[in-house]
Amino acid sequence: MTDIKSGPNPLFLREEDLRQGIELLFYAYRDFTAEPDAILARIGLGRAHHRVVYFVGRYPSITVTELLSILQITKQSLSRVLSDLVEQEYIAQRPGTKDRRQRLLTLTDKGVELERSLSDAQRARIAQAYRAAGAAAVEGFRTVMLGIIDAEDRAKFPPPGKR
Amino acid sequence: MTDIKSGPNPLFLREEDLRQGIELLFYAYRDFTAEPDAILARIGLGRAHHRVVYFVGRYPSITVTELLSILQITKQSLSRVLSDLVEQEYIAQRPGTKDRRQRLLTLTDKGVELERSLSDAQRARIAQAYRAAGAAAVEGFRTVMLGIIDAEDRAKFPPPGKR
DNA sequence: GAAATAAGTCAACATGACTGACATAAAATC
DNA sequence: GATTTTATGTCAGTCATGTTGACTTATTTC
Repeated sequence: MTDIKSGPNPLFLREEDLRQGIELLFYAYRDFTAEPDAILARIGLGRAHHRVVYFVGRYPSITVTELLSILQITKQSLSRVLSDLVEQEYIAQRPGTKDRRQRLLTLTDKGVELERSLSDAQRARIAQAYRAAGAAAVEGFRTVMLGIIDAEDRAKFPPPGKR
Repeated sequence: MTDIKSGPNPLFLREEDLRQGIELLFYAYRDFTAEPDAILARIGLGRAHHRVVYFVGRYPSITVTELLSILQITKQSLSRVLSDLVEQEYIAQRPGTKDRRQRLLTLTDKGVELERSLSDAQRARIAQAYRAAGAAAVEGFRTVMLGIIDAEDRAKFPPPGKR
């Protein structure tokens, strides 16, 4: 609250600026999920299935415990969607070699195809937004989003130089 | 695929950059909603109530139809949460003066207080992220988020000069 | 050998979304 | 003035996704 500059100065944050931030997140997330949701509905699956397929694709051989810590839902909630996906052969399970209690999860070919079709709409949306905004804006976006995310998970997003 | 530069160049969008964008949205929204959800749970309300209280606070005297078009849910879904909020006197309804079919929605004092307590956590999170990121990053964030949001709703976010 | 961990299961429940059908009052149009 | 459209509300049923609590099994760690 000491140095007030002209233009949008985040050191002088008005009520209105913060409201706008809240709304940007609401509308962006709403529109970001609408397309995959529509595809999922056609094949009798839901957003929860998408999330599981997404993160299993992202981290092949992920364990159930790791997946739970990402999704932050209960084991019982995950169980339902995961067993759907295993039954319908989108996801394969195999025991861990070091720890045989673990069930390592991977996408089947069918799962890879599903993940792709679901995330394609999202990738296209991001790509278009990034292209329209330019490199500098993308870096700003990344920085602010990281600030919104709890510190524990920021390490999942290595800085540009390290990518 | 033609010009490869160093650093994050959104004209050369790698699979990995797009994935990161998807994940930034997932984690940010997850953490952004966690705190108000916890508060709501204590008073027996849910996220849907928060959204209604938020947008009635944002647009005093909003009509039901307008609210539906923002939330993009069905009338029946809104009806339940809205009647909870009216019964518990967080929201007041009064007929429109020009069109007496309309029920104009406003927050009661109790509703204003609820809205504030719910959104305070979110405002604090945004404020902290904005401060840490700096003015330029905030503008980049705004630009990318607008690109993600469907064009129809972008007019809700006037450019900095007009704010 | 005992304790902790990874995973799964059963049961019951809450929330928030949906569809479809129908009702009422008021406004707009023919 | 009669008809149609619009704004809102409601009843009934369903589904997806989350929750808690209690318990089991297999395996690893101490």
